[in-house]
Amino acid sequence: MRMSRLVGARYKERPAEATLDSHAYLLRGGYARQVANGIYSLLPPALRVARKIEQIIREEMNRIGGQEVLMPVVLPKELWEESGRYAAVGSELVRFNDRTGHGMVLGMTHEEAVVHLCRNEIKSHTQLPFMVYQIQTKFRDEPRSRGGLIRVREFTMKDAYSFHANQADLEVFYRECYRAYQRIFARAGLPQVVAVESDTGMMGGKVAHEFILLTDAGEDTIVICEETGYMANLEVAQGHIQAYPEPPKPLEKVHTPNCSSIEEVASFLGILPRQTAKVVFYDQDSDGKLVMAIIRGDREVNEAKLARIIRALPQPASEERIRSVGAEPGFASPMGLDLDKIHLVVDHTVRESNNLVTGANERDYHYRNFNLDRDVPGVETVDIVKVQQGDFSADGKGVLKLKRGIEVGNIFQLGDKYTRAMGMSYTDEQGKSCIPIMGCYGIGVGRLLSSTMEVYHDEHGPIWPITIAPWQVHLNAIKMDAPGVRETAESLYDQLNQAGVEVLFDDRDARPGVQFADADLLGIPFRLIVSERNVKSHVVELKYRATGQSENIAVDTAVQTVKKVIENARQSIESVADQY
RNA sequence: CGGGGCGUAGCGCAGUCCGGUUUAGCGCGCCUGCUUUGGGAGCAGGAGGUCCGGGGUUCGAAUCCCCGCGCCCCGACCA
Repeated sequence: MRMSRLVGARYKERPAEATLDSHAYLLRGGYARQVANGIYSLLPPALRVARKIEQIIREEMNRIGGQEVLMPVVLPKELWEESGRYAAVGSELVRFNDRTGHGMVLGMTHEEAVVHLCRNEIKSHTQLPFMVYQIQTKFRDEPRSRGGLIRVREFTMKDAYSFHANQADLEVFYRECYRAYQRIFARAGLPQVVAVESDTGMMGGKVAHEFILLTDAGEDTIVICEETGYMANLEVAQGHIQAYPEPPKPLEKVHTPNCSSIEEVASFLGILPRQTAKVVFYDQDSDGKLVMAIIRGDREVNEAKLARIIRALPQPASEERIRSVGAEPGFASPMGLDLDKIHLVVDHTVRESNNLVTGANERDYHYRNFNLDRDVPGVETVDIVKVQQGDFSADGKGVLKLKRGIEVGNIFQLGDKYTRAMGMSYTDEQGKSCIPIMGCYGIGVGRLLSSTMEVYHDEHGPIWPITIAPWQVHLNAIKMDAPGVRETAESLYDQLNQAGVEVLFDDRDARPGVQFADADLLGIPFRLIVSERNVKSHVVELKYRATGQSENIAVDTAVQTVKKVIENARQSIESVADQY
């Protein structure tokens, strides 16, 4: 490719809307242009990176037996009604009518489509297991996109779906896919991507992992224990919360005027927040009951954990709703309430504490010395606590740290949610009709591209790993009209192309500074610089984007040298992947 | 959906409070010419604007008022 012909301007100045470095370079380097909120066009450099990422994904999916298919972006609403998600999913699912008034949706994920595809093709246990995948455009009408390609409404995703006769078989394949993912990220130059335990959300199923690239630019919070190797998304992370047991004391009602928050009560009574029990109301559980969540006063409720227990999205309850069960907002506790009317969810930290201060369900009054097992006997406690930096790991052997990360992939064990709802079945060895179980496995291509930029850049631009770089070599001709420069550069360009090296040739008559700055923005790992002084001494300069180091190599053997350097770089990345 | 910020040339911005010397300006970029050529050159000339849109106030609106729209950030949400 000749740079004089390359579509896409590069800017010297950082675009105002970019807060992330990767977003700024995406625009400055001529990689992508925004069309609307969360909707982008890709220019050649970005598309080339995306294609390389896709190819790595393809190779690794094929290696574990995946078969590539292509399903439609536009799907009839009936499919989503079959699974129940037409009603369950909110406005992220784009719904519209075709010209005949028939309801359609834009596919945001393809469980329905893949079951539709496979239920007519798979009839026998002999055909199981199998996995199909596609690399395709998804549209999710996100309430809030951000950070360039990190979080967008339209994006390219690899989504894979596996079908199995039983859970054990799914688990075997799940491990294989897990390994394939580790290989994919390593081959893309990001071996630091880690798998963490994650929430299954509304996907259903029990086991799920997210593949996370740790970076402050990320929007997920990851809990890590270096001592034990534990890693989990904050949404599901468990910890061991330090308890402070003491002998129970008699219950005592105290006047606490205008103390409706934990901070006010604690400071009024001269105690610590952890010596209180905090009550948080949510409207409502899956049966429509008011939810009363109780946690130690110094702690926050983890609403993702709570959502799984109440099987509904926790929404704050109104004061009227709280009063309707006899509780007093700001002074609430389960004491004296009809527990059949509410869904009581008590965290373990409350059972493990003694003599807590809690509400008296009467304005301006609290109880001292609340002890769960004595005062509200028979309550089962659960884990709804949001872990914090510094908590012990669940096994007590280490300390938890919180870090930010970007979710670049995920894998789920789905179970039979979709196959059962959509009537997919096969005949087993005994001639009995059975429902297959599924796994699903996603990777966001554009997000991976952006994330790579986010972790591999300097103050001049991105630094691409050789395996996904838009081109392998950036060829600069300094002062084209000087004796021998054009001839040498053109000759190298031809030789490199003939040798199968992907080369971007800066054939513009631009000043060196301009050429080098543009080259930095394109982030190609190896640079060849042809100039008058180099030509005179029959050398060409080979410069490394990552380190800035350079060496002069002989023009005559430059192509072989470059091929070797590329191959070495590729090998060193692949060898990391081969450890998985 | 809640909170905050912003919208003036391809990009970065000034002008907006306090309406009229602004014919809407500056830097970068772009075009032409000459010079220059190892880290974003110099000189000269030039092109490029629905000042986000629609109403209104006024002799006069980028500027004031009303109603929209869009973008960014934080939060909620994220199948």
